[in-house]
Amino acid sequence: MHSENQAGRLPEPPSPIADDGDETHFCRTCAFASACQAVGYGKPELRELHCLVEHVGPFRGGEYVFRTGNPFRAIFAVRSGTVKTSMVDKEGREQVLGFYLPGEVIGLNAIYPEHFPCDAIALETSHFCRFSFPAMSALAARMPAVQTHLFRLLSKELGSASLLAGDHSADERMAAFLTDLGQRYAVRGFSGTQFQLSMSRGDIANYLRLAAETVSRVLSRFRSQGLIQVEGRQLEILDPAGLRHIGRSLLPD
Amino acid sequence: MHSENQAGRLPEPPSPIADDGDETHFCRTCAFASACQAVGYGKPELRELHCLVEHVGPFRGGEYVFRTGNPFRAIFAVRSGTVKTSMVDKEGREQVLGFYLPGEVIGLNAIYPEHFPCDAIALETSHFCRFSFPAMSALAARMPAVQTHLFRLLSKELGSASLLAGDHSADERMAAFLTDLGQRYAVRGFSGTQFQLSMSRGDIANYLRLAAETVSRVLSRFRSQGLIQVEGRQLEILDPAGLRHIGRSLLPD
DNA sequence: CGGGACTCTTGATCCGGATCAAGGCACGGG
DNA sequence: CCCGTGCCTTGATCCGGATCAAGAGTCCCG
Repeated sequence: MHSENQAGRLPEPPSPIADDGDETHFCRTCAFASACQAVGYGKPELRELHCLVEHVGPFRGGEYVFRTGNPFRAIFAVRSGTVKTSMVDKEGREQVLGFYLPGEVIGLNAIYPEHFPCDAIALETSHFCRFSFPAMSALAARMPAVQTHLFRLLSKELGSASLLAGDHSADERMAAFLTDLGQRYAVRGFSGTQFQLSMSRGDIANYLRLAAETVSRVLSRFRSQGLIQVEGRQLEILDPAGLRHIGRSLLPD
Repeated sequence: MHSENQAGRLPEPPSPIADDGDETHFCRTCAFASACQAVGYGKPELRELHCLVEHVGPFRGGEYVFRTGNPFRAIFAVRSGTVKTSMVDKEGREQVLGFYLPGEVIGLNAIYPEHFPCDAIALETSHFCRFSFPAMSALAARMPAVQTHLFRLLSKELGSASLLAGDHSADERMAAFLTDLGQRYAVRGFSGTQFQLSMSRGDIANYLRLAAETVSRVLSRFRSQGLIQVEGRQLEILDPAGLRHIGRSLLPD
């Protein structure tokens, strides 16, 4: 993998979105772009980080990236597509834990038990950067910047559970969810106001601890209030400030 | 700190509970006992880990261990007492994030933003081991066992958010909460069936996303069903299996 | 001693969202 | 083409737990 680069110069700092057609460039979408910046572009150490990445995919919608109980060997950065993680409890009910967009990392919660505690399911055709974890943590032991980056990724993930916290109304949850999605798209260079909801209403409902009917109703209400435009899974946020205000108690800042 | 040990031999593997009167022994309650085991008792590297610990306290009930916005410099392992962490949202409402018992670690979620995102408040007189985080991560860069341990602590914390997940009934939440507390006490060598609820009904309610009245009612019902014995904050679990069964959908295994 | 603040418990009422039910639409296969 | 199967939307009803309210016990402080 990336054999061209192992002998030559590393590419320039990548732009936000990787060109799928050119596997030889450093993956710009992957969450380790910031680790690379920390190490410093052009530094020889970057090559080591670069070389332990393996591009995997495509996974079609519905396919498992990993499953509950699989031995933990690697973490995955989403390059394209969307993933949901979910657990199935003893009663057989699914519990959606999160959605992961391009640039985000899945698998971090498997470090400790060394087996994946949840399923990761592609919601649409998706590609990933696979990072062997043993290799990664060996590298982290030699490169403080990589160690720091891993600590930060883990710590950040700890803070992101807040969307489902508290006894909040369906409106607050939904508004916060849409605002959060928009921000996460925006931070990677996508539009933060116009995007595709790649998950079903049922998945959203499950994630937000609501009934699918309630999700549908709230979206309809938001539309009739001029906050959003929805057509199936295509979403446009017409009034970001209004939406943010409704969900303010669940959002940072 | 620990100057006696810096010159002499390290103490034997400590017993589960630190003797508060003897600050010179390695703190057995603190969560890094397992890191010490990983390094290997008696190894000279252990001294380095040992020496970056600072014992702090006592904090009386109601005192802040750290506050939202404080610069992140250290993590804390609870040696004795109990701590709650909570955020205050824009509306001024408190949100309890978790309770931490002896042996558990607080502050990990501050690694990324480098400022504490929440308050940590002692619920009763408490003592802590304070680990300077810069020193700790420098050590981790040289000692893979310490790095691994930190990764595991973080990853474990990621998995522990499950008690508040899902649309579960008040009974399920409460049963799971009590069972979880019992397990966490048991794992540190305390009784897992007889212990003190060091937090108020209001704190439990806030944490479980219930009203305080509901918590009170559920506890009364559990008592009348012979599942538990409660007298104020003193709790005894009379039927661990029954309780576990009620909360099964929220509990691991 | 008494009074105020706080916590806990129990009762009565009310409401948000779950649940049940029905219908529309898009898609794929025979 | 029709039919089956998901997914989504909207309406009607119901219930668990929030909220309001009252009272008891405890502790601290004057």
